[in-house]
Amino acid sequence: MKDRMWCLKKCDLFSKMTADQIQRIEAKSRYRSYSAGKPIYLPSEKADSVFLLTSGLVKVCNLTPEGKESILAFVEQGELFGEIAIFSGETRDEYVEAVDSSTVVMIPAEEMDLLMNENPDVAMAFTKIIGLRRQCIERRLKNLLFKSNRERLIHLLLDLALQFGWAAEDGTRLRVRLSHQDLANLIGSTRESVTVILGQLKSEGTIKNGRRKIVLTNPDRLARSVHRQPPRSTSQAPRFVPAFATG
Amino acid sequence: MKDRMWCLKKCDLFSKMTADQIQRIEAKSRYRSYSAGKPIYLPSEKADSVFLLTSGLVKVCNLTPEGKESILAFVEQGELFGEIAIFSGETRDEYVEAVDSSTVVMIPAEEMDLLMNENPDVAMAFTKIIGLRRQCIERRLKNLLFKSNRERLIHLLLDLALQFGWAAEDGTRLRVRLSHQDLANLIGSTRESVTVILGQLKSEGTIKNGRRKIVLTNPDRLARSVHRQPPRSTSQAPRFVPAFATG
DNA sequence: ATCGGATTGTAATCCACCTCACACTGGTGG
DNA sequence: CCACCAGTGTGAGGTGGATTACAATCCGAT
Repeated sequence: MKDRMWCLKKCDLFSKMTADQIQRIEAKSRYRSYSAGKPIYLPSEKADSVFLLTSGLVKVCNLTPEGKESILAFVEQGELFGEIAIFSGETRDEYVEAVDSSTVVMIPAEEMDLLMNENPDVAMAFTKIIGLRRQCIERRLKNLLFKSNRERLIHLLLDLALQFGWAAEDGTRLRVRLSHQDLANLIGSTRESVTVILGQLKSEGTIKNGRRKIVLTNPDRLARSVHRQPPRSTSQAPRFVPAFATG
Repeated sequence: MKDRMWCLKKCDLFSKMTADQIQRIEAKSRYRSYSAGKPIYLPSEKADSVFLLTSGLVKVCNLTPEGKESILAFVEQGELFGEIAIFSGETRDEYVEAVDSSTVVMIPAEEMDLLMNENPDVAMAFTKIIGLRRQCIERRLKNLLFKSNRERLIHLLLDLALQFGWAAEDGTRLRVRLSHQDLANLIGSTRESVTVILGQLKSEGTIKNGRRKIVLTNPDRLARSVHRQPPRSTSQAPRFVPAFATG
């Protein structure tokens, strides 16, 4: 619906903090690095930290009892994840895995809580982050219910374009490298079906795709085909550096 | 997973307020009543109020372009809805409809915002409400991806039991009256399929059902059949009355 | 360069579920 | 009390998409 929804990185949590507060957070936090494919946290771990991704890319996933992986979200540089930790006493029920090699800041939940108590702006920003994520999920839910595989995939591509779209000469290019299997895991379908549908879309001229690369050459037509507003022009990806990630 | 998830009504937003604050909110808010079936707000309306349901039952829905209604959530007495209004400038993209005749309090978004700024406890409680709802949606998402109609329906019944379950002699009884069509709208299936599956479950002895009435006679077996923790014992529904809804 | 695994392409088969069509039933309002 | 209609039950097709089974191709690592 609105591009705003995807601009989590604009809701800059840390710009609302005083220098003191940033320093304090910095002192209490721990930096960690993970190489591609490594898990950052696992289900049933205690949720006692909020994570800020300072570089790289991670995915938050869920394993069905039958062993299928459903991807709940991708998280980019500059975004938070694992936010439910501030509701003390929870345990993780999803897992997060580094897609590219990534570095994160682990912020203790108590520290975050403290901060929200003493700084209403931070509390508001935090609430907004959770709320926007919720809207994303709701949107995904309604794009899956009653929809065919084709429609689901098209919606997904448009959503990914909003979040990861990169304006190129030949169209809007996704700056994440996703396999057909990944796409299938996002829409609850199978690798083969995704392959076939992408093939159709390519022959219809709305996308170009190579190995783990996708370019939407005609996002407007794609959007119209699923009764959706054509996307606004996609912006160049701005480099985001959190206030205290300079060390 | 956790029962906590469903206890939105326990996250009592208003118990955290001072008498002054409650009075102020009360002064600025407006009461409204809606008879069953009437819309409370519609898509593309301006989202400038948060709603508190003081009595009745409402559902928040979404219409697909093809005219199918998907139900995002039911909201009970004592719960908030339309909370995204506090993110100023949004418009509704879902609609809410009274299921039973209902009365609501409309709280202006600015007022809510002000309150969050001056009272960290309220801010935290509000964040928690949004966060818990988000967890519900995420849970629903993962219960739909890759699952058969049967599994989806069983998960739904167990979820409904957690939210609306009422301990009776013959099992846990749902205190909401849902048609097969409603159930279908919740899992993205069809009325006929739901009818058939409910028939199976009845003959398997895990449920009893009459016209718009459902009793889970064997929730444990149901849960095990979809690899899910058996539900804790369901409580009697506590009557909830928000602090200032006494007028 | 070469090997091996990850990724993609394609096609045949099968089944769960949607669609359509119709009968039945109970409750609700006149 | 009766008529009407929302809600339910059931079955016969049709089909989208899962499953299964292989090739073909690309990329990265040794």
